[in-house]
Amino acid sequence: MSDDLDTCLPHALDEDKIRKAQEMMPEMEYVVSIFKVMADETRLSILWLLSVDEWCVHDLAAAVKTSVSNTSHHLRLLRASRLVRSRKEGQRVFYSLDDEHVTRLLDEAFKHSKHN
Amino acid sequence: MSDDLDTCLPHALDEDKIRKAQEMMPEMEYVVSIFKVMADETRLSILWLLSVDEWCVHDLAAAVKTSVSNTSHHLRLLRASRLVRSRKEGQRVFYSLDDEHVTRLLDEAFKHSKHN
DNA sequence: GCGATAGTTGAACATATGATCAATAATATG
DNA sequence: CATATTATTGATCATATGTTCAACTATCGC
Repeated sequence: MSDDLDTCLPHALDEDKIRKAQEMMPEMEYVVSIFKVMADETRLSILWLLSVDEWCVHDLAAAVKTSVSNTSHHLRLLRASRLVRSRKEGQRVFYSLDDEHVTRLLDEAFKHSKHN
Repeated sequence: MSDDLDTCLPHALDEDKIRKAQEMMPEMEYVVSIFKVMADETRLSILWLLSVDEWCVHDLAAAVKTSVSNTSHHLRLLRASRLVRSRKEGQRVFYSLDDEHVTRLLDEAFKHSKHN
């Protein structure tokens, strides 16, 4: 109501806007953790490959051009985030996607990339 | 054709599968950079806030509970990635989203998060 | 059981990243 | 012009992250 307040105070924070926004704001933690997992070229490549087919670690490593050890480290992270699952067959371990949502996220992201 | 090859060689890489996959594999660099930008709680909060409204740095900092300086650093990154744009009005700088795709990515990600 | 292959793990290292602080620029007000 | 407010920038620091290497486990064929 009073313009005086506006002129004598340092341009006040928009307390109302801030409070309302904070009330609406969703939990970020989980989504951040998913983005962190996807924010690496090796892991993103792995996820893309797994979105097409099932892969053993050996072939996966060759396809993304890194060592088996490094691939395994990344797969561990992906498993911990429940984005992939593994299945043992003889000496080999086969990995596949374990989250329907990931494919949608990948699609959305790469669709996005085509426009840039 | 020859099974002998299979038994005397170390289980060979599936060269065909690997080559085909590599040919199909999209450029990861850009998408990785977008995920990197979104893989931080402060920046993700900022993006979420901007997806709803336009904000000045001052209010934005209060809303995400960090310093103006830190907020500004993050906004610089977001600007460099062309995800947000700024508009100066007097002493203030107002930020808003500059990429239609980001909203879709955010939606997809938070939709995802509800199921986990 | 032995040797070879597939995969996992932990340690070590270099680099990347995010927060803070102090200094600076730009704009508005008196 | 002096002062206050808003925002940006650069330096510094602690921590997080990705890769490599060597050691280890598990499984297969002989």
